[in-house]
Order: sequence, then structure tokens, then C-alpha cells
Amino acid sequence: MVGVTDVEDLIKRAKEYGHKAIAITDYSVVHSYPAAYKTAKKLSKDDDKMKVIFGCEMYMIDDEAPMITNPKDKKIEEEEFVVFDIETTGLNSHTNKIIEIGAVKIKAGRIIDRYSQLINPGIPIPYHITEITSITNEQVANQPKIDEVIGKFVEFIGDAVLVAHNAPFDMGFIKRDIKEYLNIDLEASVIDTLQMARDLFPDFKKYGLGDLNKSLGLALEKHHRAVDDSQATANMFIIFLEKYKEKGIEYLKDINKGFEVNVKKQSLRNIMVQVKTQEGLKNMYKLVSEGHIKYFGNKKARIPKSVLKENREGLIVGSSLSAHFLNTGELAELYLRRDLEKLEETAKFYDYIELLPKSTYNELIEKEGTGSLASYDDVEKMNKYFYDLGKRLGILVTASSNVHYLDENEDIIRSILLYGSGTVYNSRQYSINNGFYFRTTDEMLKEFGYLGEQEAKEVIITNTNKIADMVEEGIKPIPEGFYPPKMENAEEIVRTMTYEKAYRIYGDPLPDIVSKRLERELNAIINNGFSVLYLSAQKLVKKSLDNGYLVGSRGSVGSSLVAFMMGITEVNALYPHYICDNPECKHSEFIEKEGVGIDLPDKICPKCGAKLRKDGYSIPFEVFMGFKGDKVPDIDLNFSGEYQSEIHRYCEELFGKENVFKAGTISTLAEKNAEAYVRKYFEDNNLNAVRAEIIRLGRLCQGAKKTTGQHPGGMVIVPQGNSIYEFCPVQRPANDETSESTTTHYDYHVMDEQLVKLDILGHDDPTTIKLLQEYTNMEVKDIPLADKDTLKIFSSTESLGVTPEEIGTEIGTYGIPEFGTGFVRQMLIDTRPTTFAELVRISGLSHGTNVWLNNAQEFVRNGQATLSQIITVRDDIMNYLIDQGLDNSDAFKIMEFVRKGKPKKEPENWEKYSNMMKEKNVPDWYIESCRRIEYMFPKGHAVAYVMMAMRIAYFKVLYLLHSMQLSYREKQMILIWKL
DNA sequence: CAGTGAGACGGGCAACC
DNA sequence: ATAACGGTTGCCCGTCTCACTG
Repeated sequence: MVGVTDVEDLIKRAKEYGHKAIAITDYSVVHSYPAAYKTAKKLSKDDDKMKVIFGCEMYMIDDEAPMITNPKDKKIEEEEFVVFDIETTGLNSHTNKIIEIGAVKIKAGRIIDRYSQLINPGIPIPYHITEITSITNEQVANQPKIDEVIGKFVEFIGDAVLVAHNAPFDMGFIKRDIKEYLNIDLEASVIDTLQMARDLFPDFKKYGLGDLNKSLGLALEKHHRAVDDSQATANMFIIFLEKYKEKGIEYLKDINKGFEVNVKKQSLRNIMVQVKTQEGLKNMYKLVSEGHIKYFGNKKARIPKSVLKENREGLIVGSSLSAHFLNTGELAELYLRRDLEKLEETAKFYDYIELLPKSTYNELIEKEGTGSLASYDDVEKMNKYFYDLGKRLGILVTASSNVHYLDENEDIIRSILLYGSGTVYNSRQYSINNGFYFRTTDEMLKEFGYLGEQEAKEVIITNTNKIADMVEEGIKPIPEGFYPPKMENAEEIVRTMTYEKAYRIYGDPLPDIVSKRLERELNAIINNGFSVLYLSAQKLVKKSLDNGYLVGSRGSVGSSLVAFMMGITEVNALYPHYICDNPECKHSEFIEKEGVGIDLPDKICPKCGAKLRKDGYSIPFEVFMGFKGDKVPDIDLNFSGEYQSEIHRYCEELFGKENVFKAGTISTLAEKNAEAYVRKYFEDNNLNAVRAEIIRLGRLCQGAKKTTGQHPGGMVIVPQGNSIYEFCPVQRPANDETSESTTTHYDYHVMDEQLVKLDILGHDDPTTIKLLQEYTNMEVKDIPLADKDTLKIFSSTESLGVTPEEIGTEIGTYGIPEFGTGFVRQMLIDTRPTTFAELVRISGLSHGTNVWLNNAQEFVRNGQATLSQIITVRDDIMNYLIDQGLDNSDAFKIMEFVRKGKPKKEPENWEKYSNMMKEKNVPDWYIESCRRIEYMFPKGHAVAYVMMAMRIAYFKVLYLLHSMQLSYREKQMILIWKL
């Protein structure tokens, strides 16, 4: 969400700065890998490569941290516990002081002793602290100092196990002072009740001492006074121990195994993970996926430390010294808690330690110095400590500019996006400038100058290059090649199924025209490996039909006669023809020219005298797969919205749950939302901005990734034997833990050449038809598709029995899908179509962009072309160009180029194509018409949609819905629900 | 009786075929 | 009235209602 800058621009800037590598590390996600890969490739030359390091800033949770440290081999019942709490002048255990200690001693579930002591810190207590604790300077003025107190407290502890809520915090201060004044390294056994509470009560929302006591029904009177807090912690602790007892835990050392670690509520540790090898990328994808699906919690994708360890092969793991709330590096955390022994031990887990610029910590530095990092001096001290530590332990120490955007002045964009995203928990987060811009090397050297000139160079230049050199060359985020799904004997089944149906309709032997077409198609389908695609589609359609839901074909599948034979589409792509359904006869007559079979006059079979059936829509197969059969065909199907989810589930059954994923989408801030974000930011923060400024900032916010989602129906299929992690990670849409769907992490477009996507879309037509069938007891197959009265509503109101005045339009198509809008009705008024074929042409003209308006309409009006000559569907272009003598495959290429609206986008290529057309005497108006088209239907799609429209229109005419004095919406509702 | 939190609902918007 | 591709899924957010609570 706060991605202000496109990854392309970041990489370009890195190149400008003279870098030869750049690491991309989004928070928890890797969405930008494909674009980053492409950009780096584009910027690379043979002798001057740009390397992208695929990384990720992840939230690790320590699922291995013991519940009790140094546990004794002793029964819980027999042990003494000292539950304690301290109040301090601030959060930093390096600089702040203890002002109160409170403690309660427990044995066998009973309180046996108490301790309470205010302490004079020798420095003024910040006002902020007095506000929280109500401890004033006056109160402590006459109290003993810590050097007197600490010995007595150690005596009070004796041999007992220490217990505290968020124990590492309290222990940092206590251990420091015991070391300083008594020169003792305290190695007591310690229990943290915060960790216990998370595991014991995973359903609680908050685990603060106050919230916990409330949730557990305990009283806590003066929260933030050591004596009261320690009493409250003790009360809780007694309950907790009971829980362990119930579980049968008797010994202290077994407490660690007592309850499962609650990964969803554990506190988060920032880690930086970089991909080192191609194999490591797979591990990265797995970690990202599991983080999003298995271990997601509290709005964050989490990685348990143990899982990271298991999948660490090929990865470089670093710890940044980030110290933000909910995003603190493990080492920084230990440093701030002053647990330096543990820090040294833990540091060995990491391959490198990353230092950050001081401004990164701006948000933390409190006015009164009560935060964990109180000043730039504290930051410098910390960074120097880690530089030395790295030297001592042989761990690389690097420095990062912590880039969130390119230039210093873009901070406001980040603020607007952060604020608008609603994920902020306090205003400091977006109102404080953290200087997250891309510093030059010189700026970085200046920033880290306090380390010493040589030392700064080492962390900024030498060590970062060492990491870049560790990373393998040529890692690809998505492999090359086509990975279609597999199905046993798909080729044979497709062939058999096709011929069985063909013989049933057209008899054996088949008419020449049918068998030639089928062979041509089957060769293309089988040789190019698309049989599985056909077979899959066939199974899906059959499943739906078996459950009473009609399936509409959409897109260009209608161009395939094999698809018709297999029942994938209702559209018969053959030339118009008559066929005798008498199984003994099977006489057929083909009219081999462009047209629609059902428009032909009725005819009696000359052989057997039966009434001949009519079919055929004359659609060339090549629109679907190209002349070389090498265009990966897209199978789009319209299922009833009610049945869509069931078909999605069936898809999993068909290919295996591990192999089917909803195509993921990434929603960005577009114009309207972007401006709304800017306006909201200015209004809510009482800032003024002129409209032009809002628009300017809005533009800069555009394109920021807002949320992830699900494709309307696309299912991505991974072949058996391959893992999705070879292609991308997976996740829940919008990270919704309750969602049943698993989506690809990447927008599926980036892998559309590698994996097959089945478009299983939702559509109202099949639902409407199903309901109409049920209410009227009429079978859909019995509805005549070229009924004369029904056809009339597309040119007049006559068959509805009303006048145009009565219904406010000259045409009767209100409520007919794709024919009811003002635009389409106007077109109907202009053209008054009377045949099915004409409706198909209208359907083509009335969809797409710049097909009729700004285009064909003009050429008809000024007499350059007639209605029958203009371009209405993709197929028109290919057919016409072939007729004009263009090479088949050129005609196909031009059609594809035009239907995607490329003439305007790629004028040089268009120049080339239009010259080819001129050579073959294609008239200028035709070429110009092609140039203007921006999107256009294939004929197969238009035919399928007109079929559906005709069916619904048939019911409209039959039941005269028009006569009711109701609104369009109401009529539609009645049409659907009341009939 | 005000505050809270959950759930239903609809509008606005984005992505997509 | 204009100009116009139509229609689908899905996410977010504001609003409203309603049960619950102290």
C-alpha cells in the first residue's frame, strides 16, 4: 500500500547511481519480482549487468523461545516464585532508571511474602512517566537509591523463579543494576506471563496486563504501579499454573512443552531474506505462502523461526536494526533489552546485520527521552556496537538507505497512502518524516560518517557488494516454457468423443465438409497439446448440465467445431446447412457461403420427407487457434452465478487441490480513489490544498497497490508433478483468513504464457434461463431460435402488442441482455434487423470500442460502405482479407492486431500492415476502419450471446411482460422470479 | 442511556472477459 | 439530453440496526 514508487523507477535510479545490483524487499510480499526482473533485464548489457536481488522483509516469530529459562528439575508445587514488576523513567534499559520495584512471593498457589519499594532515580522523572505511573519527584525525593535497594531485592528473590509480564523488559533493568552494583551475573530462572497468556488463551484480543486481568475477571486497581501490577500478575500467574496442572505438567522444565506456541499472537521480529539461488527462490515462495496462509495473524504474514530454518537453503538471512513497533529486528530488540549475552548467541543465526540511517528512528525518538531510542546519539551508539559485534563474530554488517521512495520530497505521498490505507495506529506514523528516500553513496557515507571513514565505506560499499556477489546470476522469478496440465489419454478421448457426436448428428460416413473440418481442427488441437484444455472444458460443462444449469460459451470457443461436438459450445461453426434428424436418413445439404443456418427457409427432407433441422453459423476455426494452430486458445465459459463456486470446487477435484488456484488480482489506486485519499488526508488533518494540488498529488498516488483480490473466474492450473512454488507463491484474497479461496500471489498475467487458465465466469443468462424453464415447464432446447415474433422485438414493438409511446421506445428489447441499453436500442432503430444473422452483426457492432461510433457509422452515412460491408466482428476482417488475396497467416495477424486495438498503440507496425492491405487493393475506408477499432468481439461470442438473447426474448414475447405498467427493473425481477 | 462491536447492506470502485 | 460496450465478480467503506454492557 505504501509503495510510492514503481519498482521500474527504483531500478532505473539505482542504475543511474552506478549500482550494479539492487535488492527488492517488500514487506511480506514479492509482487514486484516479475516487473523487477524484466526491468533489470532491459537495463542489462553484456558487459554491464544490472542484478536484482529478490528479497523480502518478513515478520518472524520466535516459536523456539523457551517459556522458562534455566528451569530447575523441580516440582512446580515445591518451587517459590517471585512475581515482580518495575516502573522506570523510560523504555531504554541503557539510559533509563528504575523508580519502583514491587514483588509478590508465591509457593504452592499461595502468596507467602511481599515486597514494595520506591526508588530515587537521582534524575528528574519525565512528566510523561508521572502521567502514566502517578509517581512524582516529590514521592521519590526521600526514598533510597538503587544501590541500596538492589541488594535487598536480590535477598528477597533468593532462589526463587522470577516471573514478570513481558519479562525481558524488566529483566533488562534488573540484570543491569545487579551487575553494576553487586557485580553479579544474575542467571535466575525466568518466566514471562505475557508469553504464557498468548499460548493459554489464544482467543483473547489483547494481552496487556490491564486487558488480561479484565478478560480473566480479576481486579487491577492502580495499573502502572509496581506493587499493584505485581499483585495482578501474581493473581494471573496462579491461574496459569492451574492450567498447566490440569494439563498434567508437574515439573518446571516441562513448562516449555505445556502448550502449543500461539504463532498468530506472538510478537514480530523483522528479518531481511534474500534469494541466493534458483532453488532458494522456491523456498522464498514457500515461506511467503505459508506466512500468508498457515501463520497469518493480526494482519501480518508470519514466519516461525523453525520454519525459516527448515527452508533456509539458498537464502541469505539478515537482521535489520529496525526498531519500530511491531517491526523490530531481533538483534535490535535484544540490544534495547540489554540482553547482550543472548544477543551474541542469537546474532550467529544471521548472515548479515543491516544498519539504518538515523532518520529511520525519528518516529521513536520521544520529546522527553522516554522511548527505547531517545536520541540520534543512542542510534549512533547502537550502530557502533553492532559494527564492532559484526567484526568480533565475523558477520557482515551492511548499511541500507531504507528506501521507500525515490526523493526526499515524496514523503507526503507515503503519508497520504499510509493514512488512507487505514492501517495506522497513531498519527506519528504518518506525520513524522522518516527520511525513507534513496540516498546517493556520498549521502550514505556522510550519514554513517560517525563510524569512521573506512568503516562507513566498508558497510556501505564493500559488504553490500559481497552480498550481491553471493547471489547467483540469472535467477528467474518465473520459469520459461509452457506447462499445460496433464490428463490420461486426453488426445484419444477428444478424438473419440468428437467423432461419436459427429456420426450421431451427420451420420456415418460424415459429409466431406464435416470430416475435413474435424480433421483439420483435431490435428491442430492434438499436435499443439491442447487436448487437455478441451477435455477439461468438456468435463466442466457436463458437470453443470448434469446439475441443470445451462452453460453459455463466450469468447472464441464457438469457432471450434470440435468444441461443438464435445458439447463445450452450442455454436455450430459450420456453414449454414440442413440436416435430417431421422437416424435412418441423415441427409444433409450445405450452403457454402457466409450466413446463419436458422435464417434459411424451412425445408422438407427430399429423401425421407421429415422436416429438416437447420444449423451452422459459418465461423472460421482459425480465429480460435491461428492458422498454425499455435495461438494458445482461451476457453471462457459462462456458468450460472449460483453454480460458479461449485464448478470451481469441481475444478479442484479434477486437477487436484494442490494444482488449482484462483487467479489472483492486485488492485491499485486508480484516479478516483487516489484523489479521494488525498482529499481525505488534507481534510482530516485540517490542511488546505487547491484543487490542482489535489489532482497533482492524486496522480502521484495512482498505481499504489491497494489490496489483493480474486479474478472473476479464472482458475490457474499447475500440471501434476509441478509445484506452484516453481511459479509463484499463493495467498488468501485480501489476506482474509476466513476465505476458502487460495489465489496466486502474482497477478496471473505475469505467468499467462506458462500456465493454463480456465475462465469459469459467472453470468446471469444461465440462471435466468434455468428459472424460466422451471416456471414455464419449457425445455430450453425446445425454444425456437429464429421465431418470427421474437425476432420482431428487435425492430419494433409490434409483437409485444404495445405502441412505442406506451413503453417509451420504438424497440421491444428492454430487459433483453446486451440489447436493452439506449446505445444498442438506438442502433436497432437505425438498422431494423430482421434476421438472426443481422442480430449477430448488431451484437458485434454494439460491443467493443470504436466499432460503430467513430467508425462504421460514418462510412455508412457518407456512402463509402454498406451495412453488409462494414466490419462487425473479428472474423469479418480475416475473411475479407483472405478474399482480397492476402496470405492466410497475414490475414490472421492483422485481425489479431486490430481486435486488440494495436494500430493506435503501435503505429509503425500498423504502417507495415496497412501497406500489405493497400497492395491487395483493400479500400482506404476499410483500412481506416481497422485502424480505429480498439476492441471487438469474435463472431463465436456474438452468436452465443444472440442465442441467449433470443431465448430470453422468446419468453418475453410469450408472456407479454411488456404490458405490465412496471419499471424496467421490476419487469426484469418479475421475469426472473415470478413467472 | 451512551458506547461498543458485529453483521447486513448498498454504493463506489477496480479488474476482468 | 448527452454519448455510449455490456455485464460480471469482488473488495472496501460508510451507514444502519441490534444485542449487549456497565
